[in-house]
Amino acid sequence: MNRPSAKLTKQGIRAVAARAGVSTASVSRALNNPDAVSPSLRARIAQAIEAVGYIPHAPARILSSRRSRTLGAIVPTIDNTMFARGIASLQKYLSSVGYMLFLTTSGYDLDVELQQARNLIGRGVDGLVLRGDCHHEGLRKLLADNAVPFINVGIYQPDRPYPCVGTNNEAAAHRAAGHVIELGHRRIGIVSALQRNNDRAGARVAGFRRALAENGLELPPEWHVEVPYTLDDAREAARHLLNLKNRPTAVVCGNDVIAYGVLLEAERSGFSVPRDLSVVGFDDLDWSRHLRPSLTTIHVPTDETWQRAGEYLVRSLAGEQTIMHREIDFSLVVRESTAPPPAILK
Amino acid sequence: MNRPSAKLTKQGIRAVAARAGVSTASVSRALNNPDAVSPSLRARIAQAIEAVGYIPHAPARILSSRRSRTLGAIVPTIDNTMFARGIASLQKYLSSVGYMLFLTTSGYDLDVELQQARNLIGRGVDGLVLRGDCHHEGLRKLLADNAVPFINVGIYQPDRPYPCVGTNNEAAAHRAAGHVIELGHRRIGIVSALQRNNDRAGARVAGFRRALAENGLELPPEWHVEVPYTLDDAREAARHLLNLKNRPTAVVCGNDVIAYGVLLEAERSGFSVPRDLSVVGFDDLDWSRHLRPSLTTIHVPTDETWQRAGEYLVRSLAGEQTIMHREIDFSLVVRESTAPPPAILK
DNA sequence: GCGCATTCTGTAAACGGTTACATCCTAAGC
DNA sequence: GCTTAGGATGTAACCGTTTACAGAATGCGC
Repeated sequence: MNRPSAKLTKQGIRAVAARAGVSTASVSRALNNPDAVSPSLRARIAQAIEAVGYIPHAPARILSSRRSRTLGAIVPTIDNTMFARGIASLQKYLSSVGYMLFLTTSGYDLDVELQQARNLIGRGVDGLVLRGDCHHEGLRKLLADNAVPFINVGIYQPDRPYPCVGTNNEAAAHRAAGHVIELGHRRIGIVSALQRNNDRAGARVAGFRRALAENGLELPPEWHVEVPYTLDDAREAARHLLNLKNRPTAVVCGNDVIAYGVLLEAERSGFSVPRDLSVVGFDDLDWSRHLRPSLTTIHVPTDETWQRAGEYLVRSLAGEQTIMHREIDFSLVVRESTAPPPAILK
Repeated sequence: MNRPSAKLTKQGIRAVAARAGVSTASVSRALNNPDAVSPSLRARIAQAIEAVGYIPHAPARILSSRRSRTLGAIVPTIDNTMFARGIASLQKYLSSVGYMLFLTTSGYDLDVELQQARNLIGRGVDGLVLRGDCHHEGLRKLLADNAVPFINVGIYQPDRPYPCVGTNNEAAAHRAAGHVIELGHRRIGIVSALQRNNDRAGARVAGFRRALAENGLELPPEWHVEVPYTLDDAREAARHLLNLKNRPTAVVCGNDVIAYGVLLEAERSGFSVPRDLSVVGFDDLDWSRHLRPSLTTIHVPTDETWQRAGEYLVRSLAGEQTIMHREIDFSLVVRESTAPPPAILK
């Protein structure tokens, strides 16, 4: 490291300063707070920056200023349209306000999530975007100890003392189940996503169960299946339900991918949707309206949700007061995959 | 946090050193090169780290060591299954070797890509993963000036003096077209992705055209449609082709999403696939085998491709000699969506 | 022409690590 | 027993910025 003081100002802000004949402080000011330097200097500095091809060194900047204008996000997986869209939306918003995003994935593993959080904090992020409120017990302490603001996204829990933004999954699932109940169904099954480490999936199951209970309907254990996030698993679950002697006339699904699997399997098994079976999805992915039959589902404004999450943190960091719990409205989109049950089974 | 007894050692590595009664150098060594310190010291330091809740400050580390163990990646969009999977694979590999990934998106805009590259370089990334070889003319100079190694992923160009890893898109498209030609089709259309700023799409069109030319087949301009990456656009393109008085008997698509749109529209318009129309996709997404009819397509090993890209950079950075141009094999997967043309049109 | 309030700039001390080099210790070689 | 090689540890200079603080320049009223 010890270098004989041969040639100073080799690169960086000092090279720019030397070239423009000013101090490093002025260059820094011209960059971070242009109004603080005279127009003439600003021009000279801008030209020097151009000439030298200067790129500010973010780590040095972060080290010195203790702010990174970077947010971290930890999602279970990027290979899921809902998260991919959400991240894209968040990233777009952040770059529009001069922030960057550091993205990591946890694979639905709470220990990994905690480790990633530590990682991101060490990276100097100004705030953290988390998926849901199902975290490692040490995570909140970690965030508090390091004074890192955060927000839970994709859920709505107004009773918690920390921020969140998202739709009320319980209410949405309740609405989805209510839809088929209103159509006259009494025998309703559910194919949910894995509830383990996924409070979103859990809330949906809860809302579904509440709707059934409120209408005095039973849910035999064999009518509730949990599956991972693949078409194959969803099809297998559908096969299970359709082969039951005592099969449901409607199936509410934990998300659209699962619903798609159920549609495919129903068709393959010779059942006609919605004549023999009604299917409801959840998320309203792009292609859900293109399916045949098109899918009745719950529309969730993903883009808005994630952008709001970014807004919350950016505003908080700017010292503004903002809404801590923001609910994003869902809506039921009725399409072709649901209809009244066959009269004979009513 | 700590007492107002404003002395030294407020936090960071100095606090750990003080607590363990050693120098900061030893703590740093214990962290970066454990073998260099005695086991007893190592244990004392580990305990102190735990007690203080120390998290190494990455920016300071990067600043000081001039290495970040972080790679940057710039993709057009994250909201595309192929990229999402690739990024996930890359990220998984990198974390397995102690690296992190800084991900940004360019939205198919070369200027934005250049800006993102500048951004990432300023961030201190050790290397850069880029999509394809269609970049801003200033990008390579930027990378060279800053001595940042990079690799183009998703294409195969052994004649270039810089590294790449991917499938030969031209050859793959040639194979796809060859398949329907072998089936007896003579009237073949193509629905490609937008070629602008997308050399992958361009190479596929080129391979398709070569196959036609080699077989003495014509490609009327109206049989070649370019569409953005949405189902709606693909359906519209299909509508266009199917409504032609002089319509093709087979359609080769730039990717599976487009093929899916074509299938949907064909069905909606009363054409039966593959009886009236053969359809070939490209990418072999998860659900392509589930479609009805299941989709004949080109299988591309995305996961392997992106992992190899990471391997190349990590190895290069470690000083190892590695293969500069790596070809990833594609394969034609024949399913239900292709068949010989109707006899009458042969 | 002078004092004073305002800008505008420059100086230099952090920020939290790494690492070249110096120093200290221990144990083996003679 | 004395040297010395070599490993373990400490010291302190640096990495490239930001930002108090101080100093210089400018404009203004009198």
